[in-house]
Amino acid sequence: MKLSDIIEQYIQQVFAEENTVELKRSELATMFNCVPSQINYVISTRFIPELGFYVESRRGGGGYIKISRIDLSKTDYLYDILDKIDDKLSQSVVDIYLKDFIRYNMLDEKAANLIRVALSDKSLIRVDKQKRDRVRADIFKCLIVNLD
Amino acid sequence: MKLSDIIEQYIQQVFAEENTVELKRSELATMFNCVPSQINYVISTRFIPELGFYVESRRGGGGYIKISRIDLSKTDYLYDILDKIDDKLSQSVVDIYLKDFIRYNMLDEKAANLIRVALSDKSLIRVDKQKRDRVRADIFKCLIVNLD
DNA sequence: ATGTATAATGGTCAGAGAAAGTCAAACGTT
DNA sequence: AACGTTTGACTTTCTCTGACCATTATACAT
Repeated sequence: MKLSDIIEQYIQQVFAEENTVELKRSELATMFNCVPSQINYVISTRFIPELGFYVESRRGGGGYIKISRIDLSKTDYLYDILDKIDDKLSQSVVDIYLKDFIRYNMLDEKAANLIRVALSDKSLIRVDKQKRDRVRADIFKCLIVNLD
Repeated sequence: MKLSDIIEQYIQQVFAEENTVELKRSELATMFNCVPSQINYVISTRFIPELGFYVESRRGGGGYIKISRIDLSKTDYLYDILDKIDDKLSQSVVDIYLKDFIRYNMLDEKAANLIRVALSDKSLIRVDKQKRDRVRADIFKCLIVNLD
């Protein structure tokens, strides 16, 4: 498993117990034996505002990074996502969304997998490459509205 | 025996034990002492959707190629369908298939609905109209081999 | 108290690294 | 000659690193 995945897992695990995660960047970096900026990478690719996470931090002595999550109803959460996806969506971001949907029981593995497949580059192979992320976004938005 | 055949055999052998094969392209290439793109050749000529295989992959650090296979009990039926759908697929024909899938318990209503939405004209609004049935066919084929 | 240096954090971004994909040319077989 | 196979140069995507920057707290001098 990739380092980023391991770090993500660790943070998610804390989230499972607490409603907010406060961490020290340099400590985490030491813990996972990587450079501090790796932590930023993990956060910026996985704990994204599109999923309702927001991140605060403070530098200097006693600095920290705090990740919290807006507790939205399912409907609001989906609306929020609809709002934030503009008109392009990559395959890897779809994966991130789906993982989240599963975590919050909005989808089962099977359904998530169907969506993943439908939105894969494989499926969309005949759509012009420049248009693909746009079509993906369209399909995804349609699907979101129909989740229930 | 040709190299491609040997590599195919190797992958098939893993399939005999597992239901899905996850491999590292460069590792395999080293293992069989060939260039990495040879692996792509083997996959693209032998593990094709028409034969009931589905391939996903990821680039970058920790990348992989994952090949999965459709459920054997449904192979004949699905193979038939794959065969019949050649290049184009309309929304209404999708509906007919989906109804069948539900009748044969290959899908529940919820999943069928997801597929219906994903393949609707609304989702595919930005795909050129002349191309739409073709893209729909592509997506549907990918989905079919992932029913399980 | 007030201002200033220093230490302790975290942020950013470009580039290196680690895979996999593509495509056309060369090579072999039939 | 036609077809299938093998190869390698070039591309794309994702991850990881490090040098340099910005901010905050604290200690120290006045």
